[in-house]
Amino acid sequence: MSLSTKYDPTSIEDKWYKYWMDNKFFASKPDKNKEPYTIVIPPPNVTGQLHMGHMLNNTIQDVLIRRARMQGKEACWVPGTDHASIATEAKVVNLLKEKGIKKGDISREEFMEHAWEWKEKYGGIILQQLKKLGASCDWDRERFTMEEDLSAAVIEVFNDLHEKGYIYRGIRMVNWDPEGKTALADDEVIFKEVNSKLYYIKYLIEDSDHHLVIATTRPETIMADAAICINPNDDRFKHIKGKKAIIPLINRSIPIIEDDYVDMEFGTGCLKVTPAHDINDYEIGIRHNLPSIDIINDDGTLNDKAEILVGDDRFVARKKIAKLLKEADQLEKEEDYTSNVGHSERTNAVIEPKLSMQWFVKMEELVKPAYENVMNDTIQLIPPKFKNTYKHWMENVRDWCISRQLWWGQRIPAYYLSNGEYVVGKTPEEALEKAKMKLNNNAITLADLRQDEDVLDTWFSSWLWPISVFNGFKDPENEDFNYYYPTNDLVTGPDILFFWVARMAMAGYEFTGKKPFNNVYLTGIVRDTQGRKMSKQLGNSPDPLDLIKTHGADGVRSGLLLSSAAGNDLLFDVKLCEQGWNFGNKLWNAFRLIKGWEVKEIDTPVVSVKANAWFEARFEEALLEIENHFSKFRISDALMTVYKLIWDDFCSQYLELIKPPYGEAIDKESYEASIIFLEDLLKVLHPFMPFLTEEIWHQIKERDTKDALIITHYPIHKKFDGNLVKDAEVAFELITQIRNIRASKGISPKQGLKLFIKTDNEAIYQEYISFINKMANLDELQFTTDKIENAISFFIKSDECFVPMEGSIDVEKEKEELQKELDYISGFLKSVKKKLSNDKFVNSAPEKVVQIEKQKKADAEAKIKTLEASLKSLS
RNA sequence: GGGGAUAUAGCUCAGUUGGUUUAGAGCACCUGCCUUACAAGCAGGGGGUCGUAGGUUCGAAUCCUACUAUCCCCACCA
Repeated sequence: MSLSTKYDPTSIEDKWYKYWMDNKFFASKPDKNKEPYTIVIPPPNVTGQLHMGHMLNNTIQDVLIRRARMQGKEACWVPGTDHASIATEAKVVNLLKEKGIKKGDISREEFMEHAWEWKEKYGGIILQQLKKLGASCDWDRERFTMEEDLSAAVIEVFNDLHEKGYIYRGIRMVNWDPEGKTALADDEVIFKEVNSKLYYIKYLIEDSDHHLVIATTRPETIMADAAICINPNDDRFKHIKGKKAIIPLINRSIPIIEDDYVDMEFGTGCLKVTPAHDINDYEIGIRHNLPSIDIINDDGTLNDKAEILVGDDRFVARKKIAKLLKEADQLEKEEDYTSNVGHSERTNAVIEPKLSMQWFVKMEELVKPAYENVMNDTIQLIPPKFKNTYKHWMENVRDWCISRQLWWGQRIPAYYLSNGEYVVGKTPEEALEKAKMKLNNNAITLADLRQDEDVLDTWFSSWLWPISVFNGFKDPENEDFNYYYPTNDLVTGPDILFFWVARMAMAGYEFTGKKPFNNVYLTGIVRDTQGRKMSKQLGNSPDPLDLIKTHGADGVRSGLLLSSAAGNDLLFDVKLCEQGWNFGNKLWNAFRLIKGWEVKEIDTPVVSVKANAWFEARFEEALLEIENHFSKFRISDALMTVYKLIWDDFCSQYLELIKPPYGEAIDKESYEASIIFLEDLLKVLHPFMPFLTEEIWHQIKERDTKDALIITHYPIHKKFDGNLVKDAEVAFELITQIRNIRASKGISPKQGLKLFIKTDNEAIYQEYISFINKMANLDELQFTTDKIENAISFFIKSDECFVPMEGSIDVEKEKEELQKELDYISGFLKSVKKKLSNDKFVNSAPEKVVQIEKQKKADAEAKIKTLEASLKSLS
């Protein structure tokens, strides 16, 4: 059989994914004899296209789930998508616009039909893309946050919280889009730098000739002023405290109040307070019990409460007011000013802060267990630095505004009655019963109830995700829920630590009495090589599917993992994917080498016997290291350990050691050992590079359909001889030194060399003499008690080694190198001596540390002695 | 403005409760090799005093303080 020297991922990846799917290797069902291992996917938005963040995040999840599966756990990774109210509604509105349909012209029902149609058509794209990455989700368990059962859970939770008194209605300032005539979520508001003017307006102080000057960017709102505010510590305004001021043009009297909010440095140090049209002013208004005078209509024109300029648009009014003030000599000056102004993402209209009635969840009680159990590590955040961030947020949590003025989402199950009161029910029918009781009127019908127009915040469904995907609300006693919940690990970005993770913790404790997950692994944010966040606008995000096409899913997966420590942002470089591919190719070629060997039942060479024993121990050592990395969620380090194990230990050392001379056959024992080692390596690599490893697994030999690497048992750690590995290090170092001599002296690897070692510990070299002979191509290795003349020398620890040179050696160059080493070791000795001559050190440092220093001193002195002798013999 | 971090080799990062050489890895770089698995490879090599300034300590990359720079989250300037 001839195999290509270049590994081609495209030809095998689809094949193996199909094979895994066809054999249902991803599927999971409760099995009492096995330990469950569960991950729920952070559901991507149905509007989403796979981006680098998803790639990273899902690669990590897949590594964890594949490893757990191979460890014999009942691994279950639940996939799904999020309905994403705002983003999806915007997409649908745009699509309709292209068709010439305005949202305002169709009914809610019609809109929802279009929206569902859109969801059915595009909503699954992102999950299809995940399959290309190799994600081994249990696709039979796919859920959607707005599907029937999950929506029912949302409604049930709303009812439950309402009954507990955690849900209330309240006034809140929303971002109003006067053009779209709708409220916008914060993330739909785009702040832009705008050139505007700062108007300095004179307000007369009541019963005096003096006036105050107030700087504002919005003179058209003076008619809505409820107070003038100064900083209580501002001595400049001592004389007007407690007095009143007169609003120009309309001559209404307002109080002068004091509040810390006012920045004495800004403008004139006086602030006009307009509670109805500014969020900060609104809060000041609450603190000081001020009225909210709303002078702006939904369409941005002034209403009759403004008294003047009624009907004018706010921007027209701004200009007119400025003119009127100037004419009345109440405008001191105008200044050019740039400020950040919020614009609607959809219509680009300038946002008008507007008061409106919204639904809230009281957070005080919900937060408690979610807070405590993260602080005491019952739920572990990885890396732990996020505990600080979490703590701060939880301690300052504000009530959660859960209503959104949208159509796409779960409609709030509150129903208004004719008298203005409302009832909450799981169904309209249930609401009707409550309404009848409330009104004490059995005659009313469903037609008398008017359901709230708003839908719930998307997070109000996603916070239930770990529970609702297992139908924990529908049937808390069901087998799946009992078996899989609480889930094990959650992998997500730190940007949604509060929006999502914290709220899931709250929901978990509130509705199940249990935590929703044990560990939360917070990945970093994927940035470009210049450290910029990847974004559509910058166009600096590579298309993940293109990357997979060019570098293979395995290459991209390992590329991402190689660059990411948990919680640290990672600067993504395509080169890492190349490195990932290179690594795959290296393994592929190692496999080709083994596969190509002719095997004979001949005696196993001494070097191979030793090499087999050595690699077995080395593998165990690395496996231990890998386990350790995994236990700390150091995925990147775990992969690097596998990488070095395969590339350095297996390929560069082991295979070179057992490789038969050109044209000769390999002994059966070593061949079989190499196959076993290769299989073990495939197992530990599989979670990272599933496709290539599965391919090689099946090429090693004919296998039964059910004998798939994906479900093969992960190696279990065995005891091993650590000295075997440690002593071999000495041999490998010696080999490197001899190769170094060859390189620096231009001696061909084919030319045999002699080596003399001056040592007290012959055994350690004797042990690995076969390694040294083969890898360094020695003709002869001898031990000596004397210096060897006309030789190049080097040190292994404090043992001096000599390689005799034919002809004369460059004495000056040798001297130079010896001197260099002598200088270094002398400097080192000096620092050690300094430590040891310090009584305080000797007295207060632990005995062990002092012993180590003494040993260092002895070694250094011995080495200096031989170095000096060598120098002397050269001169 | 409030909060949270980070700063170690050209780049990306390790360095686990302060003490095993005068700090490690991967990549990049330099030199030599088309050596019979792999030139997307092999062998060898150079490179940092750990952001700056103080402090604690017998001992600091590691702990403390200040400063500087960068990043993230939240709130957004009349």
